[in-house]
Amino acid sequence: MEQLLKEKTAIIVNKLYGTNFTAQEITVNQTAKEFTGDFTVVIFPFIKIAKKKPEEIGKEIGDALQMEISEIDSYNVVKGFVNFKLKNEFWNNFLLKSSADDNSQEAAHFFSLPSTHKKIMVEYAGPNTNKPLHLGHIRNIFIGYSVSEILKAAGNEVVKVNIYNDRGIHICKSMLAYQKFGNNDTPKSKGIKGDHLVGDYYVKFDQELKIQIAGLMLNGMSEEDAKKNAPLNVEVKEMLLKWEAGDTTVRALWEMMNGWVYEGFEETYQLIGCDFNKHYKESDTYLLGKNIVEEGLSKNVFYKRPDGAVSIDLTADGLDEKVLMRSDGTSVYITQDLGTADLRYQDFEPDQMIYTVANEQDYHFKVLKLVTQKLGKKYADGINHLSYGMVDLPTGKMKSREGTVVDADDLIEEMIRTAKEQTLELGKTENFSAGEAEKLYYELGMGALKFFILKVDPRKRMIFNPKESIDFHGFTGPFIQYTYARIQSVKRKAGNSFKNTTPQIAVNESEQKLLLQLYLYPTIIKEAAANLDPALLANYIYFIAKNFNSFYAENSIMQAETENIKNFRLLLSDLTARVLKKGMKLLGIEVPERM
RNA sequence: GGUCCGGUAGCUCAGGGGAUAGAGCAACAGCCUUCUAAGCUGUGGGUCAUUGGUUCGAUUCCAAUCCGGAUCACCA
Repeated sequence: MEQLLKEKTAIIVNKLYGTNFTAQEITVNQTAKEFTGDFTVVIFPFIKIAKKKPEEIGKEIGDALQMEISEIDSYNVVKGFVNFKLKNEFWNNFLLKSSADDNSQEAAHFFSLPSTHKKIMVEYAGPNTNKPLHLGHIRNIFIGYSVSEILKAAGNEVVKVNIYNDRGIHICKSMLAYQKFGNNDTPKSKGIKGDHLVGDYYVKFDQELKIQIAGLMLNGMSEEDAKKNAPLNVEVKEMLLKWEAGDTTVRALWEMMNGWVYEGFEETYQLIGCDFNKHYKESDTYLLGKNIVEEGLSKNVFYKRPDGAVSIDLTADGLDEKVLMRSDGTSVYITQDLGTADLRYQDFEPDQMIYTVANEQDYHFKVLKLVTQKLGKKYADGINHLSYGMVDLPTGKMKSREGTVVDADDLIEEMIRTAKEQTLELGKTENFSAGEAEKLYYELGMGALKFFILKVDPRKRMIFNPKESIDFHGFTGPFIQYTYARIQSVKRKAGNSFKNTTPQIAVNESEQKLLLQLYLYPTIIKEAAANLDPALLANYIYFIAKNFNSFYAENSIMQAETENIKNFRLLLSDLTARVLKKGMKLLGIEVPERM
């Protein structure tokens, strides 16, 4: 309807005033709440050309549009705004159509958009295999998963992939510390998750190293020399060389410890409720980039420095020179990503590759895209960095060495525990079975956490206060879950047998507001997909729930004045519930039938 | 220093050329013999960092300045 208003307005204005507006240049808003109407056409831009008063122009356009669009009931002009009210018939029809079965064509069209025939790959998570997941990964995973689901709902085929940073000096650190201090402990023998066990040794390495460095400095060595000569640093470099040479003992240790980590990660993924079509590992792909280095050299896009390192000059593009292969012939980070991108394109041939990676790597992805473009790669233009802001604590940035990292498993456990406490306090689960209750606490805890993080624009950095950030009231996941459960309760009381046909009835203000909001669902999905922004959807869902609760407080559904109105309200409530459920699902949040 | 991102209520965040700038939390005042009060209604709270510019109209766009962050490795 907004599009229709734009198109018709452009035609009318052009005919009336001899202008040349396109539909895109016409502004159509939702009517502000203090005025009567559903949609508003802004006519300020025409004043100058038409050389008439806004009121006159408004009347001319209003009359003409009313002739053109049969759904328009009435309009009013306030200053430079023409507010259009649509006919009850239009809203009734909308409600009926979208209330059809999920399988029906109309409902399917409403809840998921037509296919774009595009395949989009989304990379997210991307953890290192030397420590457990933390709050930063949580934001990454929530965003990556939700963006994937939104893209699907917007008609795209989506491939979710993960990348494991599973090799390198940092991985060797936890391995070496384990070898030295591990006493053959296993996750089983210690009774902790594998990723946590490995993470403990990563910390242990750093602690022991500090002691060694301090000792050497006490003996008069400079800090720089002490770092270089500390036995642990020397040994860890040796270990990396052994790993690269395929040393069987080192590889076996690596396999074992990474295996523990993967098991631990899987457990966390399940808890979070995310999934992947494929996991890539850097140990499999870090050598692939070398072919690309060759290719770049032969195309004269790269050049060899006197010392043998391969480099590309990006100064003309406002960046710097970038080394792509070390003088000793080994790859750097960017080289691996070049190789991985190539491999992924061979695997899936996606039209777009979206990388969910924090904004501290903006520069890296600029380089990646530029280099692939200069190489003339087919997939180059489809490379898209979904650059999200870092999560800060009230005390500032999270730092693993200072122990200020919020662990993902701990945080989730804490969330569920809090959800349980609050629910018990309200006595909401008195007639729940134990299993049902546990499921509810989980859904509420995760819902609160996910919603808290996803309601913020991904691009912005956000502050997370573990003690205060999580609430179950107001603009939160549980508020929406509660609204959904309320509706389900009413539907149960109505016997779930309300009729899917309803006579034309006049809608009151709160019903009207809700209908208009619901009507916008497909538009919001489209926008969220285009902007890769779950926050748009989260905000939208919140307003739906808020509007419903106002409606619910002002009107009785079961005791409505007539059967027709009761039926209408049940349909309206049901559609609200379905929008809430589908929308929340796209954020990765489940909604309970009772709470 | 170069480049990029941000600065909106006490706090956490929406709004990104249009009407009197919005939510939640916190504070205060009301609403449960009636469909779930994790709810609803209301009150107070703002120099939209600053200064210029573009425009019929700027919190929104542009420039400069100030403040905060990121980045500019033969680290990942």
